[in-house]
Amino acid sequence: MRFTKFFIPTLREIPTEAEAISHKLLLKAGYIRQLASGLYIFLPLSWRVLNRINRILNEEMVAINAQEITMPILHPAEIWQTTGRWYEIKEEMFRLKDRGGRDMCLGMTHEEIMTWLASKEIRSYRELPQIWYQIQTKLRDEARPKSGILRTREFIMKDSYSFDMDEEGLERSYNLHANAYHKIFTRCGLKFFKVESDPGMMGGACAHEYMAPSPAGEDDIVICDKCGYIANIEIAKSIPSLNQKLQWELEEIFTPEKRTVKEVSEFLNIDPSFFIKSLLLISSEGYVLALLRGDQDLHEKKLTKIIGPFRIAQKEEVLSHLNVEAGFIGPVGYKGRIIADLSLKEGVYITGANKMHYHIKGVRPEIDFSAEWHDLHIACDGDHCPNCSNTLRIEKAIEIGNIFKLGTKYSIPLNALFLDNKGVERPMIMGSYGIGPARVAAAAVEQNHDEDGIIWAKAIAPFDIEILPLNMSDKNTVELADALYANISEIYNSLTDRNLDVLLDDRNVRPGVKFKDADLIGIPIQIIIGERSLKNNYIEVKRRRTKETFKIPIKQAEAEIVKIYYETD
RNA sequence: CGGGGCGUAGCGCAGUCUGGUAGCGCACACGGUUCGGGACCGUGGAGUCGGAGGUUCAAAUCCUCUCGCCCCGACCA
Repeated sequence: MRFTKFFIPTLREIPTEAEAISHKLLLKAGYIRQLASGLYIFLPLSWRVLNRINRILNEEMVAINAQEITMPILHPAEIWQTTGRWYEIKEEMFRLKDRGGRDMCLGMTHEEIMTWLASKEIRSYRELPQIWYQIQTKLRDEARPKSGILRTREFIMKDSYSFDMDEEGLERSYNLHANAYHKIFTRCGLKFFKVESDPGMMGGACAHEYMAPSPAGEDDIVICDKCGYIANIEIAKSIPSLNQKLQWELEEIFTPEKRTVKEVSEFLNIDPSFFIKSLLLISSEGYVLALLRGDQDLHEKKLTKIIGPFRIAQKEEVLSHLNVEAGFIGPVGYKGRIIADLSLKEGVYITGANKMHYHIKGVRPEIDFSAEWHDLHIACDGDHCPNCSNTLRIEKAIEIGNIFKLGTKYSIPLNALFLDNKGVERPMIMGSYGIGPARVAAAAVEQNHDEDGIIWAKAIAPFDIEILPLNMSDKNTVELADALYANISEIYNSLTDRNLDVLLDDRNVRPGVKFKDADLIGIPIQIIIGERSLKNNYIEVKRRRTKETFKIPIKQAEAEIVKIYYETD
């Protein structure tokens, strides 16, 4: 491809709205443009990247016997009503009516539609298992689109769905996907973790996410470097570091106007970890007192799983229910349901005395009060691993893929049934598996860039090699550039089953502009043809990532270039 | 949805407080000199100052409403 025939609108200055590195670089290097909040145009360069990613997706899906199909984006409401998601999902679903007044929606995902198809077409266990996938646009009216193409309202997703006759089959399909995903992300040159995740509204028992560590990520993952425990903070377990056991006697202490853990802790000069934080909550079944160690925070999702939806009581509600202000409440003497974090089970603590301006010191859990014990806290840096008790660390990450065991969540309501080998009608056991190619691309940029621009992995770069003829008015330069361009483009790239894609920067611009743009765009190999080196019968080959340059005699140019290309990481 | 910020030429910004003929840099077009890390000189084109209403002799500037975009949080199948 010749640069002058290809639309690459690089910018000298970055629009202010860009914050994330991938957003800035993709804008600056001429890969994307924003149409509106959460809506992006993929320009020729980024479309090439996405196509390369999609090609990898296709190859690895086919390798596990998945079959590509394509589904409508516009869906009738009825199917979503059947599974209930029409009602469960709120503003995040784009809804509309057709001219006949029928309710429709734009697909946020395709469990319903895929299951509908299976229910219509599959009758017998002999037709199972099936894995169907598509690379298809999804639409979600995100509350807050952000970070360029990391979180958008319209995005392409590779989504696959497995249909099996039993749990064993699901296990197989799930593992096939896990293996395929491992290969896909590795081929795309990403650093990533497979983490345990919250199945959430997808239902089902088991789910994992593929997480690419990056400061731009929206998720926090908890990592144990020793035993390999990795989980999304949404579900991560952790053991907080233990306090030394103090020999306090039970006593009331005067703490005038000291309400928060921080205030009391500073007032008494005692570390917050020796406090019990008491939160009065209101669930559908009434008041609940939740207890956490003073240095920890409540994990609302964990608690929701135990007591259902709840909210934190307002100041006035605390006062009327307990006759004491929120800052002085505690479990001792509390009559009602108490749920406490496991880390409080041992030790001696200070907590509210249920009496204005007093706290109580020397409280021993299980002796001075009883509670239901659960994991309620948010794991934090420095906590210990639930498996091996090594120290945990927390890292930000981009969710680039996920795999879910769905079970019968969709097959039962949508009647996706089959007859087994005994003639018994049973629901199909399903799984669903997603990858966001644009997120893969963005994560790749987040993880691979320097101060000059993007550094693409070879497998997903928009081009393999860029030729930079520095002086387009020099006949020798142009002739050599044209010859190399023609010949290298014909060379077969056995790694990815295609010819090498070469970009020839044939613009009549100053060398500095070509160098800057080449580094910005991030093609793995640059071939620099300058008059200076031409006089001495060599050209230069430069690796984008390391900036190493090689002087190559013109006579052996093609062979050497290809060799360097293959030897580049 | 709560909090914060910003909308002035394609991009980056000044001008707004204190109302008085809309500016700068880059980019773009033309001419010339340049040509190994975003050149220089000259000339030129380009703006409903996000939109609507109001105050005023006069509004980018003051007031009211509204739309859009970004960031933090909530949410995220």
